[in-house]
Amino acid sequence: MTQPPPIRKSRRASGQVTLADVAAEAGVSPITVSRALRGERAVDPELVRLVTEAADRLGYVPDPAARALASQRSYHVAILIPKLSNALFVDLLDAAQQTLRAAGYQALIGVTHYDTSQEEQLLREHLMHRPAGVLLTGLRSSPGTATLIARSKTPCVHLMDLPPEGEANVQHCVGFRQIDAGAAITRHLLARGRRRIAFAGAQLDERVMQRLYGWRKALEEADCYDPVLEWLNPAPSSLALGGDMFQQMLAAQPDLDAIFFCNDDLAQGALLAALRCSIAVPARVAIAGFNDLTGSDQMLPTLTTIRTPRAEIGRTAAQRLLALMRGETDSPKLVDLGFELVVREST
Amino acid sequence: MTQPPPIRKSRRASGQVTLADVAAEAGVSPITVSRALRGERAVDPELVRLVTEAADRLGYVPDPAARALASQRSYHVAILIPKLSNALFVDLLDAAQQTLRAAGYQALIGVTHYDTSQEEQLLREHLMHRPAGVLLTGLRSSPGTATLIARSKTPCVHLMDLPPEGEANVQHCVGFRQIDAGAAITRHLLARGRRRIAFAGAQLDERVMQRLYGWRKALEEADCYDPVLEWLNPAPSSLALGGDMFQQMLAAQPDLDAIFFCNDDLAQGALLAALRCSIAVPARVAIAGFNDLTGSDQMLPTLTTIRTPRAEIGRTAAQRLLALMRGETDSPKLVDLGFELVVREST
DNA sequence: CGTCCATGAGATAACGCTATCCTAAGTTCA
DNA sequence: TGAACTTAGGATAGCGTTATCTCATGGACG
Repeated sequence: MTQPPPIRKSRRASGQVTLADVAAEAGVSPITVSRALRGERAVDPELVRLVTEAADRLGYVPDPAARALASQRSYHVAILIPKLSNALFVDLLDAAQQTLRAAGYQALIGVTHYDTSQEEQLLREHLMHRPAGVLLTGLRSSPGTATLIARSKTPCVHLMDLPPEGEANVQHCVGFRQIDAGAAITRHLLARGRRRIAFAGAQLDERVMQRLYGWRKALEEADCYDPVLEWLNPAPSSLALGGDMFQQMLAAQPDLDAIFFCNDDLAQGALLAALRCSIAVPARVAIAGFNDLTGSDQMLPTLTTIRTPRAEIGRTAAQRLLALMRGETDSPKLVDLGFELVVREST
Repeated sequence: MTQPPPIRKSRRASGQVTLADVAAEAGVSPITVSRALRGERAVDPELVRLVTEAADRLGYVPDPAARALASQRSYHVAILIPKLSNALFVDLLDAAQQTLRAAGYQALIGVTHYDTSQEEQLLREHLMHRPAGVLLTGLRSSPGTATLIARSKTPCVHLMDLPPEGEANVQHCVGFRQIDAGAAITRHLLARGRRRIAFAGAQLDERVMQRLYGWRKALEEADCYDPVLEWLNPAPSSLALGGDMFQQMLAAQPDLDAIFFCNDDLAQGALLAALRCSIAVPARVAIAGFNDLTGSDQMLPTLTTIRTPRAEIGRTAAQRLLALMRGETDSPKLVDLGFELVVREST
């Protein structure tokens, strides 16, 4: 009447080769295959050989979904960055992604558009996938974000900035002190004899604000601080905006002799505007940028800037996170990768 | 002797709220919850209300791993692009990612570095996660890639280019004809009275080659084609390379009166080099780019280029893929989103 | 020489969800 | 009016792994 059962439980209809298939091929139990392949617990080396050979022969690949379900852990890492249109974050993402991939982890990217509520929403979505870890851009996310991370107990590393020196800190951070970098380039302008040094900031995220504080600090120390030299514009950073700000600033404060733009794209826009209006740089006004983005070494004049180790930050943060996910908690929480002042023709 | 069983199967040790919890809360069976929440099959609207309310109250979120395992399908989409350092692909990725996310899908990115063997390897890795769909940049991937896709039966949409007009085609593509765009900008230069129009290409991926063919075609039609005007450099495209190529080309072919650079970054580099060397653009030589990248409208002179609808391509391709994943196969396989010639000062 | 413990393998039961089959009640139509 | 079909819900059985417990085996040691 009824069909006799098949002799051997063979490949599923899905065409997928399962652990059970490998087990049958190697003549051991499925759980032994699982252990042999993961190198977990002690398995007879001879059996390990048998199993790996059988797995190779059958072309076995573990099913990540089944693995995640059974073990209650995943091989995903969420990376949250503010924007993809800023090369800075793309470099960060690229480096982190590569490092994670090499370790067998898949990066899931989330774009927050500089919006803390979107960041929170994204984080919530990502956390429900139970990622093995999270990389967050910046330190000063919303309290909600911090709570989510803490409650989920997911390992997390923050990118790009470090908390103030003295601060009792619980977060893992890889970056450099934005405030020091802002001060450093301002001091360079002071050393060049400039005294009316303006600050031009756009986007106004936490990193830009830190650079602003650095600029303030350096000018106050030199007794050159003047609040009218502070230009802040919440619009997204761009070449066009840089050009506009440059012209407005010169018109409003004709005596300024240097401008520190919070990002290279603004500074590049300013250099192009200067060319267009035949304003001599650095003779009439010195211009400095930040991040050493593509093209800053090609401008006319070439742009003085701060080179930020973004690829290195992405890589290091990923390595840090991998260590945390392995349960290593001994390493220092803060990694300062520094920055480099790159002096070129524009100052 | 033995402990009595707990009255009600409550939250797991994991702290996770499961379907069973929602079912108990709503007073229905788990499968009904599953169906009500997915809007699958017919469920009494009253019950749906009960269930969604219970789910909200408990803060239920479905477990993607369990879902993937049980249904043998995932909510992942793999997006393979050549490089993150090219703004073109980032725009593509950004748009596609957003569209997919809005539909409840997670984008997994893969970076091929313009290497077909890496592409194949990446695709293999991604396919074993059983993605719901795949977005591939370009049409002419390796035979291995095509086979992998075909065998896995995963829906796939190709981005950026379209196959030649007559070609019997089986792939889904969203883009525009690179060859026509290359011809269009060349014809614009011809219309401006230029006759010695050079082509400068870097990276030399399939899209650049198509633009080259378009350039050739337009020049042959005008009887102006000369192979010595063809400059190809396999190095990655960059501002610096554009400047170098510009100077070499002018030195080697002093009579050339226009250059079509295959990408805006090369053209921008050329414009900056021209400024540096005081070569008048467009008086001495006209310069055209491709893609209308950031900054092309800010250069001095502003750059004539082809505006490519990359965000729209990313969005449309994602929508197309979503339709394919829903099983809709009626829509046309090719979507031509066109391009726009943007004439500015450099020509 | 039995007890204790370490070692390595397997059996069993989840993990949280959905596919599939089944049933009961209502609906249609000859 | 009853056979055939539809509709809405539930029971059951996995999906492919891994966690956990169990069970031999054998060596160390009092």
